[in-house]
Amino acid sequence: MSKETGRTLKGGEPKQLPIYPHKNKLVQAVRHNPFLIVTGETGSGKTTQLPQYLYQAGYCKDGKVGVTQPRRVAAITVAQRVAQEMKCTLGREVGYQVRFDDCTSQDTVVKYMTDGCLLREVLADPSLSQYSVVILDEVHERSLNTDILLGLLKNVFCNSAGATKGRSFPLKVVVMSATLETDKLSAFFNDCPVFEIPGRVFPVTCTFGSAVGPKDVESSFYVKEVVKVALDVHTSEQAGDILVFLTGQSEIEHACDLLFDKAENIDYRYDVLDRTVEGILILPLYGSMPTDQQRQIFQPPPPGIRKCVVATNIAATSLTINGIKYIVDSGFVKQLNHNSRVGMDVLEVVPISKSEAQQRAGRAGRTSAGKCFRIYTKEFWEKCMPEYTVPEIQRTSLTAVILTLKCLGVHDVIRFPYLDCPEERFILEALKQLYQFDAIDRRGKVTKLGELMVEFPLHPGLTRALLKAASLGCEDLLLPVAAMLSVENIFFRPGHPDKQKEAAKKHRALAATTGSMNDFATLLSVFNSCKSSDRPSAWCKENWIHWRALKSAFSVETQLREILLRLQQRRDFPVETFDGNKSELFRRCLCAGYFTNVARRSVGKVFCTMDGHGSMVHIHPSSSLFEQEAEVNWVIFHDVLVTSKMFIRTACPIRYEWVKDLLPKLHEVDVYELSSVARQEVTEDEMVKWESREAAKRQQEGSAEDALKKLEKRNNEATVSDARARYLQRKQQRQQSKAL
DNA sequence: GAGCACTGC
Repeated sequence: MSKETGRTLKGGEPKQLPIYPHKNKLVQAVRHNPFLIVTGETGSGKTTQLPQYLYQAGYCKDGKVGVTQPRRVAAITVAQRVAQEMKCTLGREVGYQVRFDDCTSQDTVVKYMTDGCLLREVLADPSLSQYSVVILDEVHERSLNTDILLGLLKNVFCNSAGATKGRSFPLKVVVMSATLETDKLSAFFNDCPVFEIPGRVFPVTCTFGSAVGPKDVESSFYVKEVVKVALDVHTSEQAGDILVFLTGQSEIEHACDLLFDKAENIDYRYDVLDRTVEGILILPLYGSMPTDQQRQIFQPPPPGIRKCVVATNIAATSLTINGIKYIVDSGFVKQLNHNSRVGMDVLEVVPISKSEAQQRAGRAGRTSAGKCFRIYTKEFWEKCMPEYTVPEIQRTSLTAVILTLKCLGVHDVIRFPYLDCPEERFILEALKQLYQFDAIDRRGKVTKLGELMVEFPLHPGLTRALLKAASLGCEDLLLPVAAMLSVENIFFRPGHPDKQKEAAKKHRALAATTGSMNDFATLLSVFNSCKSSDRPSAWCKENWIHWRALKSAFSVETQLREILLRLQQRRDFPVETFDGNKSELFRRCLCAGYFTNVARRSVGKVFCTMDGHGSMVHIHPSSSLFEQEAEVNWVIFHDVLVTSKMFIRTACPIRYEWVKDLLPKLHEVDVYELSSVARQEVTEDEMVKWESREAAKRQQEGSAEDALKKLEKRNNEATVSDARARYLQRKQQRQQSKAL
């Protein structure tokens, strides 16, 4: 790379990028429209060039040009690249901001950031008065934060009384996306113009398989199939690396084992078509893999060796591997879906969408023409795969997002301009939870507590527990726990069965040191033990803990502590006192945030949730409660995982008395009231009527415990969750196919 | 007696 000119950059000189001929027209389009949509595939140069064009056109005189990305690495690397092109020091005129890393200064006029960072900025300054242009990039990915920003930015213009005040000059909004659903985006922004830039990608030819049809959803079946196809590609195609898409760690390790076994028997003198290929290098790739192992993926293979990477969806957007010429697509992905019927999140394997399949195929055409082998049939494509992936906002718990909107003064959260509306019951469920946490009142207004809660980048329940602890002066118990629960899983699970046993043994020993069969206490103990250790990374290795995850828990804890310290300066920060032992204090704080996640022993080893859904759940075997559960009748838990059963993980025993007064709150809100609250149409009259109706209901139901018993009885008779039903259906299919 | 995709503040 030539330092004098800064021109010979990876990916081509700026003047040779497809966007360059459109420079003047683009700047004009921004000048004449409050909203503009710019589409173009990867490689058009829109992310790096447009902000520079706007800078040259004088858009940085009154304010900044802000560009959002859904991911941290993207924000950082693009900023580095643009700083280089503009020949300035990163952090001066061109900078970036992501969580834990603010590389901007007074001079920064072109700012790259994650969409979450911009959302936090909106919270502090709703009119975005520092910006002259806001560019939302990668909008087609439809991240939760991007979708919220879309609605907020639309509001800036449509509510003249709203956020436009406080601005001395108009804000420009540019939305950048791959060529998908651009009509919908344009319609959303009052039929604004769409600017199309041709991309610069190579053609990828796709073929369908003959084996995996609509009924072949069993993992071991499609794993075998991708292995077969990958070996076929290896022996019969020209040189070039292979990328295989599967859904998770265990599948990937299984596939790699199979590939390795079969590849050993290939005779490269006769069996391989392209004689320059003399071997295959098989590499797994998934998010929880140690970073140094991940790094191997990016190294070019030795001469004559073909690289075959077997990866999760992480290789679809987050990581780009050079030299990939062939894709083998299983057609499945593991996705976290929120099920509002049972009020919990479900991790399940589902078919990918057609647009996601095209995205996967595109990974073969980055440097030359490529081929994509889909193992599923055309019928599977047509019958099982939706056109587009359901956007995150429609399949995720909205509790935190709704609180954010409320704090931004968006009271009517149902009629907020969503590009795709979440189901009303998702919104109502979020409102109900916020009401239960005392974050909003019966009129839907944010409470003082809610204003404190929105400051924390955490799930509201966890924030509630943390604030309770802070008011009791024992935040040191909850800060580490909140941090540990908001980073990726810290317990390392190795691939080999022997090692798995060893790891499980160590993890059980860690739990035993607390002597309390409380999984939250185990997290606290791991955090503190590691932090006070002389060699923390060695300590992690020894105890089969993910050092990377724990390190990020350390930074999260620091950040949470800073936020808390700032809020405790406020005069109205709540203060309470408590007499009792430490273990009870700890668990009482947890109850304040997790009383929506209470379960009671029902029959034998089965527990029944007390959240109004009454789902039947099991203690996960990784929990310290698993073996001693006979002594325990009431528990609170952090989350539910639906696999072979509905499992609750990270749990601890509690006393009924601690939640007795909170539980009725779970049942006192009805949907009628909630939808009125959502629209803020509740009149005093309606409120009085509602109150008396509720009072009558309470009288009828008798004590809280009676009501719960009734609820439990009803649930024992009926409810089976959607996810459970799907699982049973799948199991049945599997048994049928085995019988045949 | 089971087994957890990927982001982000």
